[in-house]
Amino acid sequence: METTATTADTCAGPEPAARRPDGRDQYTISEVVAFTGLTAHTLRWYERIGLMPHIDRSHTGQRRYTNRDLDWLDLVGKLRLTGMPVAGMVRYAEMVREGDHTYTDRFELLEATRRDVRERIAELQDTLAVLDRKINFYADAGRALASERS
Amino acid sequence: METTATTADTCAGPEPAARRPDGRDQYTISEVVAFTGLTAHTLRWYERIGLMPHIDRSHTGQRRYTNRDLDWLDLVGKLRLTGMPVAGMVRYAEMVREGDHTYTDRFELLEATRRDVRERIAELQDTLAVLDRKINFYADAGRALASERS
DNA sequence: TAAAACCTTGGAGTGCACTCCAAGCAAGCG
DNA sequence: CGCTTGCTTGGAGTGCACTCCAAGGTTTTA
Repeated sequence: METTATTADTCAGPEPAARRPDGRDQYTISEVVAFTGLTAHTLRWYERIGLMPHIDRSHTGQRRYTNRDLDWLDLVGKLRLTGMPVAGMVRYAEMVREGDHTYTDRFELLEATRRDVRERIAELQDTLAVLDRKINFYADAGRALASERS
Repeated sequence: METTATTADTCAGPEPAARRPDGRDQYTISEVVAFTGLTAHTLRWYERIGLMPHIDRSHTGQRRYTNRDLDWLDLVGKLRLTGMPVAGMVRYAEMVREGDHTYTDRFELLEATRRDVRERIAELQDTLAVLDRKINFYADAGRALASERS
């Protein structure tokens, strides 16, 4: 059976399965699934679309991820929840592969992303204010109904 | 030609097209497009899926939106950018239509949404920190390259 | 050594939120 | 009155980000 994302990680299992030290950092795809919460499908898909660096293989062709790959996936995860489209992350990954001459471009992409994130936080705080007002309204209405009944 | 969303609203046009006072608040679909930034397609689609209250019609069957409808669309817009799925908003809309006995359910839905928003803000602030660190790294690298060249 | 669990591939399928289309009425202007 | 622009409908199409499948090879556990 293909390993699917165990999202409902009820109450901290036995161990968070710690990373191994650099040098002996060879993780199977299902270990990476456990680390990242992504599915194996998604990890393979990320590779197909060029979002991952080259991933090592065992002598029989199975993927062996490193700590560096895990770090990259952490960054991808963060960028993903900023709403950055996958295509943008692929562009960044390509620039990383292309080498040092892309430094300024990468810098600019990251700064643009930072601006977006700041903006999104502001929007959400705005929404939070609206929500608070509405929730207070409902709380008042609830109290009014309660006192009416008493 | 069907009116499409004028997203690139270059530098504040002539007037933000103010709302009319209650009583003479009858907006055509294209006016609502101008107010909300949604497309006419999307407004009609919202109606089909039950996300809107009943919308008045002119004697020939064209939609006539009110200030109240505009307020509702504002709320929908806010909820939309919290990442709330449309289905959740439809559920909320249904509860509003069902009347007063859904007050507590609505209250709970709003509170759950508020929790989500708070969480999302926290995640984004986390991401912002990562971004700041990376941006500083690139800035330092840039400076190093510059001084190397000098 | 045999069963069970895990990993491989390309390509097809899914769910969401729109997005567009064609054909035909409706409205405002000279 | 005719012309242009706007609004109507149901249903089909799009783009994104996965998500799953079948068939078969690999690794681990008993």
